[in-house]
Amino acid sequence: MSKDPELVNDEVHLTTQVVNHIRTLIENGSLRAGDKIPPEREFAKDLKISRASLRAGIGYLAAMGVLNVRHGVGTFVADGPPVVSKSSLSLMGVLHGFKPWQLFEARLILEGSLAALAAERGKEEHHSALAEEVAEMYATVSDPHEYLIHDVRFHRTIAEASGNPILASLMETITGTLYDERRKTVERSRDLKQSAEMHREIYRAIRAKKAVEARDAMERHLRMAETAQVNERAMMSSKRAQQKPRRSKMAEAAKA
Amino acid sequence: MSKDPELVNDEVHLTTQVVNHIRTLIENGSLRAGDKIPPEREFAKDLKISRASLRAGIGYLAAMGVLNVRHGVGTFVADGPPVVSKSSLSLMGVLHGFKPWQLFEARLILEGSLAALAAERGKEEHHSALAEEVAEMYATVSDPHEYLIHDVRFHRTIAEASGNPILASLMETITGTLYDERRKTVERSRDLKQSAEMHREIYRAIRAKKAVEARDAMERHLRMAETAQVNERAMMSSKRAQQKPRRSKMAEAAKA
DNA sequence: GTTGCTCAGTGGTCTGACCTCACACTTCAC
DNA sequence: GTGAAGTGTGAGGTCAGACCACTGAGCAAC
Repeated sequence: MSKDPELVNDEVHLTTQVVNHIRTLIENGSLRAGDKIPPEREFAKDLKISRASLRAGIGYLAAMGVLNVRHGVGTFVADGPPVVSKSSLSLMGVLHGFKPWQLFEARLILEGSLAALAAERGKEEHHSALAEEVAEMYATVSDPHEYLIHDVRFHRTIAEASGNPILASLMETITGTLYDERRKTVERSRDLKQSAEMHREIYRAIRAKKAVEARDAMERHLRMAETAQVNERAMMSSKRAQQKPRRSKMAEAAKA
Repeated sequence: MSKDPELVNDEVHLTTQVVNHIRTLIENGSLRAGDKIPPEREFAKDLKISRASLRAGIGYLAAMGVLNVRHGVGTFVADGPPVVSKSSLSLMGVLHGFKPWQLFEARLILEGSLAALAAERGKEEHHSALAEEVAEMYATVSDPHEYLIHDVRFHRTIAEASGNPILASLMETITGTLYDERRKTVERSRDLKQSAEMHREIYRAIRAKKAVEARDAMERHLRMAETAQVNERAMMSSKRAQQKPRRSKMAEAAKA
């Protein structure tokens, strides 16, 4: 009990101060989603700090997904669906040895609950949006790439309909990790017809406000999706040879 | 077809290169949890980039919670329980207007599932660890601060027993957001006896490998905890006057 | 043995220059 | 007129080197 310097975590780093400053600007409404923040040079001058320190703070917020930096254009407050740092999970994954099945299990639990909540709270607008996406899925069963887009939108709409943006954002984090890989293997997808069928079941359960059924349907769908993706991955890895060489400024970095 | 650089999202930013480089070092085992990375000056020289750029990459990874930077000491690969960027959620919160009840709902769903999984998969070691914490809780019902420590450890042990570190990390993210506030209001806690009682029920259900009961007990517990915390918060806000003045380098920043 | 100082190592900040990119505007050929 | 090529401007990205601030350990005085 001799030391307890954690209680008063005063803003020691300038980085932290920048973060909190911008956070405050967002809290009091000075900055809203989509807004552009001042140019770095100017902003740094206003804040009476160096551009380097400001950039550290911006970098932090960008890593968190709160800011969106576009080279040559400007830095913007993130809009769109809330995502808790997209690549965060994959980084954590390599560090703690996450297994793919754990990813799927997490998704199963989250989306299952999301579907149940959506069934309880979904409004008309959500129902029609879901119906729209289901229709699009049926219409694109022969175009895997296009299908995937509507697939993602369907799930995202359910997340929105759940009325809990926090859970939605967690789901976005999980699925985002799976998405990159999926985009590469989607070419080999089959049974999209069956997939569309299952989405329709989910939709019907949600529209009927039957939470339990919605959860069950979602879980059935995801279990099948898992199997499918594992198969796709297996097919992929059986023929991979060329690795496009990339000339990176630090290509020959030592192996420590 | 003059340009097609989109397919291979080459590492355009040096920051990204640094991140991927370190990521690779972790993947191939050159760096493990707890390890210290080379000093910035040296590392930057090895990578043939400026220290500023290296720092940008390190900053990103630190924001992600993958690296742990300690002024005057060094930069280390994070160990301890996996956490997806602690402050991320609170940042997202102010941006998208997260409500407290949504936080509790997310926690309810996550921890409920976690408890169910723990009941299915928990090993002897977890059972004994849980028993230990429950005993400590009973022993510290009159010391809120100490009690809170064991409370947190109890939930963390369940998360570990669930066998799914991804879900555990999501839970850690959620509870971490609630924790800061809790630490301030915990003084006013009461009914710790009852709380300990509920933890014991959860423990018994997990030990008996009864998933459904474990989930129910956990949900009951969290619902009560929510009510309690809301009350504590109400008592808190009724008397707050002094706001420790903080001399910040950018204290007088304009309100834009 | 304890206390206090110094010092080396390491991250934190600053400065100001230059590079690269995206976009809008201008110019010119057709 | 209209489209394409060139150019200017403003924004973020990188660099170099200096100096500041913190930590921990070793040394010295007590």
